[in-house]
Amino acid sequence: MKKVFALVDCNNFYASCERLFRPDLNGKPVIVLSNNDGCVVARSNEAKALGIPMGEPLFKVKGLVAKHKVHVFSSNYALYGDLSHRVMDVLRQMEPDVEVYSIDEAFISLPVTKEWNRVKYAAELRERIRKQVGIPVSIGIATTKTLAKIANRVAKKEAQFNGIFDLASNSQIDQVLGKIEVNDVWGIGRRSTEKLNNRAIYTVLDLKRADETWVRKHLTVVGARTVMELNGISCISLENAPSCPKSIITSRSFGHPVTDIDNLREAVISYVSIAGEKLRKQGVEADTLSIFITTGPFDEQASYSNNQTITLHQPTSSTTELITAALQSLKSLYRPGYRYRKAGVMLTGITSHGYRQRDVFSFLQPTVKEDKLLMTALDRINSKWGRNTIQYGMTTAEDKPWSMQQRRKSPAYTTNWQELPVATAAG
DNA sequence: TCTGGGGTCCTAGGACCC
DNA sequence: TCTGGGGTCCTAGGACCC
Repeated sequence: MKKVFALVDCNNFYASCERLFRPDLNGKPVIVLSNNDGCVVARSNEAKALGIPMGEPLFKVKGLVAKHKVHVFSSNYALYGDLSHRVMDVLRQMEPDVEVYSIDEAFISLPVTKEWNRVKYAAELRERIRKQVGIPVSIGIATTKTLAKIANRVAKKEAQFNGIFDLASNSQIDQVLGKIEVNDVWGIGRRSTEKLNNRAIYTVLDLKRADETWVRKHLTVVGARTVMELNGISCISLENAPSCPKSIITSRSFGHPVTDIDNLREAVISYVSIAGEKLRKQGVEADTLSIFITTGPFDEQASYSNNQTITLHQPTSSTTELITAALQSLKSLYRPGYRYRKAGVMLTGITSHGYRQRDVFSFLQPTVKEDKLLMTALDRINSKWGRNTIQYGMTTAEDKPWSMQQRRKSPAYTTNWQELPVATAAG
């Protein structure tokens, strides 16, 4: 049977998550901040209406926040991740083919039936998610993923459609596309918009009708594919099988600048530990590790950034091995006299466990086996009692300069027994 | 005082080989 | 006096996404 795509996208996801446990905030402006309480990464509709831009540094909207009593939250990824899983589970209960595209979006494929049935079905999906999880979603339906993205945008913006918009059998499709700016197309960013505008291509409809050779030349095959998708030719298929990641990155800006190598070392150890945990969680190993340290882009002081890539002897998922390599690297990267603001680690050369042929002697080394047991125990304890219950070589000092600033964090309502919401009887 | 983090894909250009 | 061409692999950087 022929299928169409539907894109299910949670509305203002992080803000909606925060509100779920604070019904008193319904109808009020809410924003959620990036790590270190730096930038605005999510806004409720009321906050959008106040003109708070996406990605704006908090200090630039302090005035608006104070004036309109905007409720501000630090990001709480444990909460958002858990609610995301719940949304995806509801989708999987109803549909076999679900591609989780990001924390707040999923593509699904629906059989082609009469349009009325599709919209009715989508409405039921939406209602189930609202009832079972409590998060509002919008659903866009179309014959390609790129068009489904556009349909979703219409569903979200135009209240009369009740969160669902179907472009799949819409005879007015060109009229819809003619009203949307080309920079709103999935895959068309700032640079491409500039090029397109210079060629008098302003709307999605203009792009749909653009000359293919020109697009191929100036926007590469990626752009050419987008144009085909706008013309209803599906080039991007549904990826519903989880695949091996190509890279795993853990990096953080520091809460305060760091100048000494001891604090840098602790930060790197902590990031490598997280990266190692991610490897083991997905059952994969990495054979290459890169680390970087850098001063900030907004700092007046002298800037310095450097990175180093190390090829490991064996693919590994052992935090012990990764830390050994990373610390060696850090020693050669570090230069005294700078105010460091960020560090990170990247793991590449990732293969699923046991895929790569191992060094014949590795099995004879007692450390490999012992390390495996150690990692298993470590992960089990940290998953039960919270991520930093057992850590590598860390001082127990309070307020380390590199640790994240999160002054307005909501409780981990759904993932931590200590922070469960309490229901009290009225009166 | 205060500016996030984690990914993917594509291309150009250099190194290297025959 | 003469100084090719083609293929592959790797990496850095650009662009984009959420």
